[in-house]
Amino acid sequence: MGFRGNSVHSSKRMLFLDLVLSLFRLNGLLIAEGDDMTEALGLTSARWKVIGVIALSSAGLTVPGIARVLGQSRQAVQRITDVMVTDGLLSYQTNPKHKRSVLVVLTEQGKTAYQALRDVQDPWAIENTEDIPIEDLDAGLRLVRRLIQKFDK
Amino acid sequence: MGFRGNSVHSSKRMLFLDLVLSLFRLNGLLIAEGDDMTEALGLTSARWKVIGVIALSSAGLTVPGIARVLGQSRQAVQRITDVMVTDGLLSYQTNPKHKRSVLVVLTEQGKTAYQALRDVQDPWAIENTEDIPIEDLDAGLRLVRRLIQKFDK
DNA sequence: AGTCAAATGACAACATGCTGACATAGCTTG
DNA sequence: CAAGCTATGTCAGCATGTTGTCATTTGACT
Repeated sequence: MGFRGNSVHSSKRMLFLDLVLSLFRLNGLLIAEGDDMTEALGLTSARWKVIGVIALSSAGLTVPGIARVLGQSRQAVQRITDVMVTDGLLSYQTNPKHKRSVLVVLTEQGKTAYQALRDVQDPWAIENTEDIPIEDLDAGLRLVRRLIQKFDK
Repeated sequence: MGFRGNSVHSSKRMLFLDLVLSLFRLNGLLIAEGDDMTEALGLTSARWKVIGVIALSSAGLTVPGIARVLGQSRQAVQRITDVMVTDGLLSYQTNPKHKRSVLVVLTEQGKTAYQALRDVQDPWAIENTEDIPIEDLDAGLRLVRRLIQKFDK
């Protein structure tokens, strides 16, 4: 057996490398989960990430702003939002603070999609954490945040 | 602020969703780290994942076998290994157990690349964990494994 | 032995991410 | 105010991943 299932770590170094590889694997599984879950809504993982960011922002967000929150390139986000505008989920709104950089907002259809997303995401989150103590989740989140800070200069 | 930095979770559900989004972000940062680290070696994240899996396997591995370890599609792995064979890092070897599905092995150049990978990866792992208790890493890995099992049915 | 489902290779289409390059808008600083 | 640095939009090329399809090989079961 290769990387998976190796529970013997001769050092902190090996433990960390095992954690990194496991994180790659979990990342792929989570995206697959998200895609399956939102398939019926006409969404994909890339799209509900964007919808989620916009829905949670009180003020308006520009494309580079969304990219900064997600930690992605502005070009990648721009491509997604352009398609989502075409599909009627988002619309661009004049930005009083910048002549060229418009604000991205949810259309009515986009708000409906967000609600539908919540309707499947919430039960999914509850179901998959019911046997995990909240302290474990909290500790995991703190570790992940610590690593993010380390690599996000 | 948006998803990041939100430390107030009204429920386990919110905590979990925050964790998932943070994992997406960390995943991107780790790939960027790996790419930067191995740039001088002519490797990319996709390539050192493959090299790592092969190097750690005692017996020979087929392309679908590598894909299963990494949790990716066999087609994605096939494309990477084809290029790596062209580049001289890997070679295909007749598989006594299967007429069509060949074994993927490291060439001498591939072994050299793996050693070079270790030479940069090990100090990186040590450096980035020196201020994190081994218990925290272990608990994090156990949580990640638990989630992987949940989604990898 | 014969049949049939699963695994594999090969190819194609597509989604998502990155970087680079260039022009323009906005801001800071002299 | 002018110059210059930074942020943004836009376009292009590329790497990496997914799914779908089809033919062939394996292996299991009757």
